Amino acid sequence: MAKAATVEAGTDARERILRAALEAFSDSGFNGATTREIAARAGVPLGLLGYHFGGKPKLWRAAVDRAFVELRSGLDGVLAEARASDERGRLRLLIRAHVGFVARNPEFVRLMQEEGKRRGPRMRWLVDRHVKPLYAALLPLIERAQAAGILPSDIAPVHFVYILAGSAGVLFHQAEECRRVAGIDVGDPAVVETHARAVEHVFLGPPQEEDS
Amino acid sequence: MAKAATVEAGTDARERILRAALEAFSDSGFNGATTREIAARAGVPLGLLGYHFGGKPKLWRAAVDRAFVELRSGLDGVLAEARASDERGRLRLLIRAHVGFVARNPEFVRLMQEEGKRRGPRMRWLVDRHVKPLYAALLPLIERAQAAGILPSDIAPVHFVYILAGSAGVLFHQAEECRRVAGIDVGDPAVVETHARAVEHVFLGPPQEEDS
DNA sequence: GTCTATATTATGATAGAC
DNA sequence: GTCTATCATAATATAGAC
Repeated sequence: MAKAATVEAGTDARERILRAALEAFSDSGFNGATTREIAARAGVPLGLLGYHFGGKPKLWRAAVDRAFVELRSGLDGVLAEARASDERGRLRLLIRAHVGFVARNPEFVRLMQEEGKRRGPRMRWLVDRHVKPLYAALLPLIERAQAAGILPSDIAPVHFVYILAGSAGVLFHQAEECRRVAGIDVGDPAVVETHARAVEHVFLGPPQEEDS
Repeated sequence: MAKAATVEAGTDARERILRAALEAFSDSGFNGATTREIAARAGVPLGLLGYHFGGKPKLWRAAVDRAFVELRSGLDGVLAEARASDERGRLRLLIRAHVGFVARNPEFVRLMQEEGKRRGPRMRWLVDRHVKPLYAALLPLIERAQAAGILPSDIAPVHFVYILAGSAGVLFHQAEECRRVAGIDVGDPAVVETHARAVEHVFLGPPQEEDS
């Protein structure tokens, strides 16, 4: 038997480093996270980071690439499923899928918000490689919802993309603040479900008879 | 004449340091921002930071206190003005005021999101000193909108607080990403106005006859 | 109150043993 | 591929001149 039949074994050092790096970078940003902390979280010596990734910026890019794999596969599933629905159902599916994703992956939201706020090489790399394709996949959904009269047509779609991202993401991004200020645990599946309903309500209004 | 009739002269070193600190901390987070960079932006030598504020954490708290002064005075104005409206008008006023504030003060949003995502002494200080009172002032507005049937009553108000914060804030938080991905400048007053209308639409539905 | 100079620690990177 | 030891740099904080 060859040494590895699967690329994503998940227990070797390289994988552990990538996971630890995603956590650290999303917690503290690129500058705030230290390579020592990442190595400690991954349970490997500091030197291994240089061996496997060749430097902090390359490690950051590898961690981001890894984070986008799940997002894109999930989104492609939603877009495929959405073909069977009407415009209203499509938007519902997108909202529920997005709230679910950010609830399961708050580190992803934190990393995106961390890098999207500042000009620089990491932001350019992230936008050109990952955000633009994502945005291009989302636009038709918004535009068709506008054409169907669900969203106003005189407002550029980009506003609704950011409103959706913010509505769904900030609660989970600010999980710790929310726990302290309002006493709720956003990791609780019931809270996730309620948040999905709340976001649905603001985008689609009160549930209608036809809604499942 | 005494040396200063006003506490907030705005041109002395202390004030410049506070402004530079707010920018640096919101750009890069507490760890990412360096005292050297803050001193350089303020045009003062590094040693002055220690003299005036006695350390990085105290400088951070002073900068945050300063940032909240404008927010609270603005909010108090909105709450006073809102007494003259019906529930729908109150929510409209709150939405427009909030979108306007975050558009003018993206550093404020960045700082809040930076510190709200992580447990720690700064988060605790920020929540107990500033966020809890703000949240307490906002809650009655949400609850009255629920009682009036504008928002659903079976969803905890905290969800709508975070949906409002996210809807309004993320576009301006992610200003640079948005410019690169969609080519729009969120500093443009027309874009701010459009975003306010978009957030209004998702919260209140299509404009009604009585809306100004 | 302002500024220079420096002590101390933390960080990213890497050489070299195993 | 893994780990230890170390170097060079950059950070916070502070002592002390003006």
